[in-house]
Amino acid sequence: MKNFQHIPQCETCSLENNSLFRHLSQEEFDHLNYHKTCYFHKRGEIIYHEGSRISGSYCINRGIIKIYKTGIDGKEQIILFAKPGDIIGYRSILSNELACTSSKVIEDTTLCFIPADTLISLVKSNPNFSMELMKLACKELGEANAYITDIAQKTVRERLAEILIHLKDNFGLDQDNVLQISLTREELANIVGTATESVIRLLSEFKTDGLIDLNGRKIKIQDVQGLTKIGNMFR
Amino acid sequence: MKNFQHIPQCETCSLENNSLFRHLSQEEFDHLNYHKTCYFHKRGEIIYHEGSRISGSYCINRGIIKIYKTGIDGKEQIILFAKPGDIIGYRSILSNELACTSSKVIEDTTLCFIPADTLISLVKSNPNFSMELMKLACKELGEANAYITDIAQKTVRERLAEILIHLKDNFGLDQDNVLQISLTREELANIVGTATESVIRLLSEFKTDGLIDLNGRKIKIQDVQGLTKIGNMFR
DNA sequence: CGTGTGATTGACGCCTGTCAACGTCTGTGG
DNA sequence: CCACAGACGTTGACAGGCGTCAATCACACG
Repeated sequence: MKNFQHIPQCETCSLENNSLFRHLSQEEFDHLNYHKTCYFHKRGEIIYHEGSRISGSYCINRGIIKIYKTGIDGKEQIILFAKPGDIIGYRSILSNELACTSSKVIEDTTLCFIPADTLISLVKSNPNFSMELMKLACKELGEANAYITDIAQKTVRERLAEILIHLKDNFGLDQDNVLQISLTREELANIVGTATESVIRLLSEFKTDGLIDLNGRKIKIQDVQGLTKIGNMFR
Repeated sequence: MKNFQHIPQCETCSLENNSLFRHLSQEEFDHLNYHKTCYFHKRGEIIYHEGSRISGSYCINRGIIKIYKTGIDGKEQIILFAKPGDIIGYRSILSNELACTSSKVIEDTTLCFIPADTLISLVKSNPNFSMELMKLACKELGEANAYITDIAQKTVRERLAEILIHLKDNFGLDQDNVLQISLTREELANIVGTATESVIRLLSEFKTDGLIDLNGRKIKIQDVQGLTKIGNMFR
């Protein structure tokens, strides 16, 4: 699983990917580089399981990972996606709890494992880093609260439109306005919190209405305004 | 609004209510006592509004406060309840954002306003406190993620049963097994994320099934097992 | 006693989940 | 190179959970 062809250096990676670590001192970078371990994972591989005790957190260098919880009947609920520069698993480390989510690779990924001790010593010794990490947790908390409200009050149709816009904002479009993240219909359903069939029907409605175009998993965003409106995303 | 009859001392309050501040040094307590301001609020009063910039956070000494977001058509979504010992508004202070929720008094409340500077200086100077605060944010984040999954996957019936159990766990029962928190039907609906009428119908179903008993806003929990089962709360 | 807020009940219908069948594509093994 | 299995996508039928609207009741308060 290790990949020795390309071991990213934290200094450059944190700058390129604008990660939390970008303000560390050279000494701290050295420490981090020394203690981290790099891995390569292909789509479908699991990084950690809900309910397991994890011994460190992970910093994504390349690729996309989905973070999800398993609900009734094993149905996944996708909580968020992690992309280069993001740190995952820090929640369980800081609060010293078992992992409350699982994480699985969506797009082939290079990531670095950071042992719990290393992360915690950074938190304790570097107030700025500690503050940044706290901000991150607070930001995620704010987003989670917003999503609770959405999912509790909006229809599936509204949520799907909203998710499409969010995906566009987070992962961007290619030159043909196609979403730069490729998800199965089931994964889309597991973000929105609905059945796969509902996603399929609504997507083809959106297509009929000229809001998007579909070609397999490629979703072309044609009318951002329209989707934003359907998603009730003003205010 | 100020109440000079009873100004709680942080030392004793934090111990009694088991708050985050319980591990401060005497010097820090002095600082906190000096800079805080105490207020008394009656049911229905608003502490802060979503979208406003708040200049500090609040520590609850007595009473109950609901934290909620306003969604479509002004419908409330209750995110959590704060009770004595809890700190609210810290998220906006730490991440330096506008308040992403509003908070309103459910039961007459005494609380202390802690200026942003005071809180932040504690965070920067006391790694233990900082760590505790981070744990708190992480804990709330874990709970929010769990609730996203619930609300996306469970039926209204299941969620209502679950909420009743949660309310029992958080606020306890009196000698007659009646919930120690008094909420309107609408507030219950705004936790569960449903219509008031649905809550009413389901509550009376639960009553018919002998799971609870109703007397106005008093909800008597008669069958914890049964509710837990309906709420799918094992695993 | 009028007014307002909250609680309750009934009618109605649509959104959405479930089930089932079938089509499509990809990779694998014979 | 073909057959097959398995994963994924699509479509239709159907029912029921739950939201919405409206009317009425209960109760507190000025």
